[in-house]
Amino acid sequence: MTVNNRKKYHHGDLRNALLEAGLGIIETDGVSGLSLRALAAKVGVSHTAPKNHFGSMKGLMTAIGAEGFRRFAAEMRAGLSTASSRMDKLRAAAEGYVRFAQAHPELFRIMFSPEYCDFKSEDVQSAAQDSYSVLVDISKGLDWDKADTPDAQWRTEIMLWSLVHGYATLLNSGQIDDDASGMPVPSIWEVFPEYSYRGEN
Amino acid sequence: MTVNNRKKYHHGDLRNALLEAGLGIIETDGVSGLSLRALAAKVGVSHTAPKNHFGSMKGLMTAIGAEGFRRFAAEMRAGLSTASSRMDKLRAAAEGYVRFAQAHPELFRIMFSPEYCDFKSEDVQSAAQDSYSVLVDISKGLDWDKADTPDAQWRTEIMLWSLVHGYATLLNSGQIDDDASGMPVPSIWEVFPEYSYRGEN
DNA sequence: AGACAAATCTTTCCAATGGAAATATTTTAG
DNA sequence: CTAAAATATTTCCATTGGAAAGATTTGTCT
Repeated sequence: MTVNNRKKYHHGDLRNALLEAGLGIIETDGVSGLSLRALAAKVGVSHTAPKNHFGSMKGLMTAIGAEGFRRFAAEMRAGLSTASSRMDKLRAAAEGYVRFAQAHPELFRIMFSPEYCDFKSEDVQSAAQDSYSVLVDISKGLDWDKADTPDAQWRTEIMLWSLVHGYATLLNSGQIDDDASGMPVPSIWEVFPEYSYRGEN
Repeated sequence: MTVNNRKKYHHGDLRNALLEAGLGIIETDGVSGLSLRALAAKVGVSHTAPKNHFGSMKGLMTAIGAEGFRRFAAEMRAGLSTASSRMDKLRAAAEGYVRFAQAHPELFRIMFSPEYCDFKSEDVQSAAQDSYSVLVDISKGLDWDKADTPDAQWRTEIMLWSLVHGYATLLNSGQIDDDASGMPVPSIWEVFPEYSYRGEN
């Protein structure tokens, strides 16, 4: 069945087109620029069309957030393959995390704001879980607390995540800036405590 | 001049009354429940009254955010006086940070969201600076990287802040939860790397 | 005291928004 | 080929932030 891309009466792929257009609006105008009507206008449909596809504004935001998490995971994994040592992988993932947050601050904000992105959504949950699994892999074997128990592993994951996420969030909200004496903002890597992997230092 | 608290024609203290009512609405109904009209109704004035006092919705949010930072600083300082050792002070401040975030999640969100709270405001800036100074004091002398330079100090501040802020943010956004095997969420203290103060371990 | 200016607050109006409800159009199924 | 399901539109509504102009109170200056 050939796809007729000329003035389809039912468009054929409205949902994806809306998603794409929504992501575009967010990049250019931010979250505040995204309305059902602006989105519909950009795609050339009525303002209730997106509502049909996503149920509500929150539904749209949730779908966008899920797509955000997929791209987020990809960004973190980007440098992972070329990294040789585990420390390099840790560095690559952490830098990917921050890089994505800085490159797409509005999308990142949606992803981590429950009032926008509904975390109970299957779509979001699986995509977010996949993102998180990157951190889990990376933190496995980190000897932060010299222990090798599930308990210690769990705490290490959360510490790692908190550290990177807090850094990215504070950067994006404009809270971190050069200090009074002109000291430059340290990179995420400089902010890390001294880590090493068990048996690899 | 005695204060006539009965049906003032010009109310006398509308700005503070609006602030108080606004904080109340945020506690009970969250940010989404706060509108100029709902706020005005609660105080018994027209919906343009708050606009006169705060310029705009964002102006109102900014004023609320500033008040939030003042209460935030107080919360962090609360346990500081009774703490004897510096480690206890560190613990008290960090726990105060997280406790405030969890007790007032919506207010906390406003404080750290530039789209709500305008950080260029003098009011916000001084209050936020005062909050930050708690962390600065606490992190002074922490031997994380064994150095005693302004540079290392600056990095330590940001690490400490990122860690605590990320943890609080992830908690509030519902991202951190008991893990698959039922492992409980570690406290902020358990998430901390092994810290000590120079010459005090 | 009186008058003019400044502030405070209200009334009225408007455009934009998310959403509900009903209808029209196209596709699919039997 | 027809009924049912899906997709999309039109129309309507309540709510919201804000602009503009007017009313009321307070302050100041002579």
